[in-house]
Amino acid sequence: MKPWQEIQLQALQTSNSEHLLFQTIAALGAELGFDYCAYGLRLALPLSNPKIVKVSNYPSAWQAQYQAKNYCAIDPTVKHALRSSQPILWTDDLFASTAAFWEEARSFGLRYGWAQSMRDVPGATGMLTLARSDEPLSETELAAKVFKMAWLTQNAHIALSRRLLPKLLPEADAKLSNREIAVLRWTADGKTAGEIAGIMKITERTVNFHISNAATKLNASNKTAAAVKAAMLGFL
Amino acid sequence: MKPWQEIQLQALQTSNSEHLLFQTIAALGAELGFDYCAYGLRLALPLSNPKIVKVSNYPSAWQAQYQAKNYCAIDPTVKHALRSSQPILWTDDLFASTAAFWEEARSFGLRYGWAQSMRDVPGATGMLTLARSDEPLSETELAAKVFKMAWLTQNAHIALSRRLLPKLLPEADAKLSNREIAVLRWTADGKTAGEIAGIMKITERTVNFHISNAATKLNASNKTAAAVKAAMLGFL
DNA sequence: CTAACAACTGTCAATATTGACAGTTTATAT
DNA sequence: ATATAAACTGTCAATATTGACAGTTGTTAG
Repeated sequence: MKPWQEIQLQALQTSNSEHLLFQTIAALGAELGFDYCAYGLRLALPLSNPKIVKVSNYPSAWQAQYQAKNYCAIDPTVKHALRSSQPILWTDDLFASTAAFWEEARSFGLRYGWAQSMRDVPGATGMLTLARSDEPLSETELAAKVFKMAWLTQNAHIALSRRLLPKLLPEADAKLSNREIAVLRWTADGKTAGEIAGIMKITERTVNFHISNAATKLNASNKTAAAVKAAMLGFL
Repeated sequence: MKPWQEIQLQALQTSNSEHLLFQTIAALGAELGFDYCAYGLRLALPLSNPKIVKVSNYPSAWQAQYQAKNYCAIDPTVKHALRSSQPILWTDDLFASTAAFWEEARSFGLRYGWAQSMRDVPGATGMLTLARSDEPLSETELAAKVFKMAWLTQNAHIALSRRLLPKLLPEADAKLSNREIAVLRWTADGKTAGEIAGIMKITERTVNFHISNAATKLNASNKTAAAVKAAMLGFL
């Protein structure tokens, strides 16, 4: 199985075009016997309206439909992916409460599928789906392929999220100073500016100064939003 | 390779003793040619003093030493694991700035090793380490084993973190009401109580009421801490 | 039917925050 | 040497928060 050893490190690590990257991942998926491959990335921020990007080689009519009807909101695989990193199989059971959606997907040839999610920076969840029209996914086949599928999920996510994240959320590469980080850490744990002043042996004014600078860098409108963003992006 | 197919779903999914679970994982590690296996879980909360648990079959003298000298704080594999889910090999390069630590580890037989981390609930990072004394880890060996190692990392983390998390952070299974969640979401995005009142068409008083109830459930001393905790634990 | 709970509202005082004003000091890199 | 950035401090007024008082209303499960 040459491609698995070769394609691996080459394209995934170096390429910086999402499209090329996705091609590589889809090719590895195809190698595993899946015609279709999809990757979705959901950034938890902003919490009241999380951002989502999708890349797939699904039939474009289905992609459009999925987008138009906002199927993301009801797709049970997405729901599962957001709670658990455990892989999930497309079964009638899974789609029990969303029969119409399931029917429609099948009508586009998306019949047998598998998905797994993964997170890196807290708040970024990626889901890899592998699917095909023809043949059911047997237990035996799965047992033989789980390892490569796990590996592919990991690497697809690591590679794709790295490119997609800064585009979706520019604050993700803000540069916070040490003091800003320290002050935000205490803030996130619920300390008031006055308490932090005591802990860090500086004035309350300085604490507020750092908080305010950090909030500006993070494009946050106050303390709370700054603390949440910093925490979710892994700065603390 | 019978064990890989058999042990898999059985013990990992059902067992609820951490120790038994870890035995299983270590056995799978051994099967892959590694005498030593270690799993560490770090909960980001509280941010100013993150909680860490370790389980391993390392020589107990080394475990004690590692704990006593708080090597967690300087261990380069830990540092790497917290930033990236990419696997990492123990190389001289990696330990360049922590030579004494590296020497000491080697003196306990921990010579050749590999580690990978993974996150699930935002803010929980698990790291699986596989190591041995005897034989260097060649590129060829790695290439052949990456898939199973990726799978093992995932499953070790999913299984172990599920048991360890509620113990470390009881708030992780707090039950927030729908309104509490909605209000916290807006709060986390930086809205003031007054603004949220406008958005949700309730009084400012009610907004503060929900926030305060949520803060109590989350054992948070104010709005900010409540928003951060709720966000990090995936409630929003 | 009724207990329990989520959701909702009111007021008031003490504390905390934010934003806008205007600086000094110290370390680091060119 | 000197620019740059981080770290630090001061004051004041407008807003926001928290905490403690004391309730009503609607839904749901036993």
